[in-house]
Amino acid sequence: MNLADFKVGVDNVIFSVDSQEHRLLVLLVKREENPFINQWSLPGTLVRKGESLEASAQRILAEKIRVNNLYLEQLYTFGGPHRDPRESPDSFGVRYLSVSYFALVRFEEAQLLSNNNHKTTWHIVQEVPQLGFDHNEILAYGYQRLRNKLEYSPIAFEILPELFTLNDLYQVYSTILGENFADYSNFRSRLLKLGFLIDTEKKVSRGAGRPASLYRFDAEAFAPFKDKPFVFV
Amino acid sequence: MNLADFKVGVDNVIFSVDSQEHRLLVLLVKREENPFINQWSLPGTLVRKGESLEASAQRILAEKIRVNNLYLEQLYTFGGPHRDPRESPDSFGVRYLSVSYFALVRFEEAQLLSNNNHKTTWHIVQEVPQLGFDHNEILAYGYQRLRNKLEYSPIAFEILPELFTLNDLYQVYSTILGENFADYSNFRSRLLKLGFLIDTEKKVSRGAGRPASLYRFDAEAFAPFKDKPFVFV
DNA sequence: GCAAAAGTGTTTCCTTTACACCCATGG
DNA sequence: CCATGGGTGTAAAGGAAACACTTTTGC
Repeated sequence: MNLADFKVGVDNVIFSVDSQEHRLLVLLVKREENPFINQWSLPGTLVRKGESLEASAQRILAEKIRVNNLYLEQLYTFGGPHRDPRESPDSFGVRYLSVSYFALVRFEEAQLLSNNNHKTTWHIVQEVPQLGFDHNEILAYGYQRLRNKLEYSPIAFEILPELFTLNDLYQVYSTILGENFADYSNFRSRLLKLGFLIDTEKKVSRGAGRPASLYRFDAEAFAPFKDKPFVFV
Repeated sequence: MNLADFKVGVDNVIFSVDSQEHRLLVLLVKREENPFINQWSLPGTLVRKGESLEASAQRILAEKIRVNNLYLEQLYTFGGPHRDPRESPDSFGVRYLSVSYFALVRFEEAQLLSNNNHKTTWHIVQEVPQLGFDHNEILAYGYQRLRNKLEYSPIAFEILPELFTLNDLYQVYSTILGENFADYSNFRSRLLKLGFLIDTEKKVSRGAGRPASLYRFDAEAFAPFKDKPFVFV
């Protein structure tokens, strides 16, 4: 039989938004073994016996950070021969295939675990260095997916607290999509008109200025918009 | 080491549009071996040594049909344990993982090969039977992707001839997306305004009625719209 | 009172949608 | 000449973009 034998790896592109600093972050680990020792790379692992792909992605995520809420979805599968230097040169030995996952986690609650010597840290997406393997490519793909998802899926609410102000929401959007999209005032009216944000009437004051209303995302009211194109811009 | 060992399969969701009959078709094969013998399934194969995933997808496609033009892209990777009955019950033997690809081919030129006893035939997408493995799920996913792609990518031109009428184009769109989208007149003006369809001034007459202009897709003029959201609706 | 942040409203412009209508050809 | 399909134009409605203005708080 001339079928290829594979080990399957899972690589996670884990994003988070630091609203205070207005920065989009991605989690990287410094490799402690070959190949690419001492280079930054996406947190990844090889799939174990009896473990599903997604369970594997969850496991590596749980090893690096402790989170209460996250959004996780499969990205892409990279699997040509020669993509991993551990393969034998003629690729007639074991092949390494990578299924990448894309995650979005709450920054405030994401505690970095086992962070001895800063081997696992957040990096500003626009300033990531050269990564091991083909991870720069995977990251670029994930970044693109993140921006698309944000526009037509309610993933922002996955990383916002239960109650949030409209400015909190705006910060998430403008941090990820960049400054060149709708201004705050138009963003407000569009979202409120859609009707899936519930004003709880509770007010919160943050320093000077008028106190803001706290809103809640109503998943049921959002249902009609599922799969519909471009809810926000 | 408790890492899982994988064989990697590739399953193709191959779509085609029969404009005459106004039907969207998907290519299915009748399985001639176990598991799921005599059931319909997506054409698939296992990846060979030294073969990339995409090359594997191309190979199975070339075995079933001969085409001159096609669009091919990766869909999704299904890889939980227990998805393939060939796996040992406790999944501690070899695992089977499926990377699915999605293709769109020209109907007129797609000659079905090795079609002894109609083991490989086109099926109307809305009427596919129960398939082997998790292939109904993969097909549903591919169908969704096809509709999305059509709205913001120029994949329709991949399966149209070099020169086509605006009605030919409209037929592709309405066949795939269903009847409930823009009428022909508005479809015309929107696309022409975008400026990447070149009127060759050549006319073609098909029975009664005014002869139609033949148009050409200008890839360079389309470039600015790449990745931009919703060019058509 | 004044700066700062939240929230509302208005004006302009552009796109979408639903049609009506004209044009060129075969039979 | 009329049915058939190709092609153009337009009026009404709706949404996006820019920005001015009001409200409510801290200091």
